[in-house]
Amino acid sequence: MKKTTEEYRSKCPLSIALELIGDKWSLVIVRDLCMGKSKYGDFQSSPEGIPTNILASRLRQLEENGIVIKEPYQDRPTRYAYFLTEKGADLLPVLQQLVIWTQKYVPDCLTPPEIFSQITPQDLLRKRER
Amino acid sequence: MKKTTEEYRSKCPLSIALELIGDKWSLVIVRDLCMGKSKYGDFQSSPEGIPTNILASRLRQLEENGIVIKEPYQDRPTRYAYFLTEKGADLLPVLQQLVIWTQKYVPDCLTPPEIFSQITPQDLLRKRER
DNA sequence: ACAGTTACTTGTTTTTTACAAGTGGCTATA
DNA sequence: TATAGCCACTTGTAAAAAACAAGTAACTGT
Repeated sequence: MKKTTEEYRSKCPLSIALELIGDKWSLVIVRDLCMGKSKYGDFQSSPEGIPTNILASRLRQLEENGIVIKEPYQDRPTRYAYFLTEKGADLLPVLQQLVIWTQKYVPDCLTPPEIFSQITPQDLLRKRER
Repeated sequence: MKKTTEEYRSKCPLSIALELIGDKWSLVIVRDLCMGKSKYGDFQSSPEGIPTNILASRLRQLEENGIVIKEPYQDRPTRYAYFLTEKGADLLPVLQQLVIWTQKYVPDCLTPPEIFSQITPQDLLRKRER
């Protein structure tokens, strides 16, 4: 993936963020990871119905960008579980603000579990360690 | 544009937010509006170089979604200036969190003017009234 | 041996984005 | 009064990305 600021459209931090995670699916996957999902099938079964090839390609990109890491959870065949890195967990405040905004302006959308608005990026990483 | 939650992929507030503003350009335009830009040419001259047809179509969408309003600033020919609504101004915290994230993880990106991190959505609307 | 599960990949169509060029309504200059 | 220029777009087309459908590999369990 992108490495130096030279390769971005501009050096504006907002614009760079959008090039990294500003598509329709990346943050949906990050949301699922925040909620403790970790396997391919978990992401696929989310209500939004992400196409399987898009899911595979986003997981690859997120890994390349250091937002997730994958770790084998079984052999024969080797299968990987995905987790947020610190960089990925630090996207939580972005998600939380997006949720606050939608709740304020889109009537009839769901309220996420209370824990979601209370948790911090550090909590996500600590949960991982146990 | 979309009106009821029926039409979204899911009722998850995060997913809905991404359907409304989760593309590569909408938040770049919102950023410019936060910085006081208001005319078509202002947006076009931003360093990211948004294609002109995309700009026109995004302004239309943002208006349909109640994030911006346009007001004529001259006659013969009638020309419109664009401004954030309350709904649009309330995206500021999202932008601010995205900026914090990028600053932390992408070396060498720019630091926005100090005012950007200190301002509130209310400030943006008050500025508009004067 | 055969059905089922999981995590993908491959091929094709549809949609979105990008790039280049053109248009309409005016103003200012020669 | 031609003509050049500016501004805010629109139109046409090519390239890229997303969506959809199907298939594959490596197992497990019956």
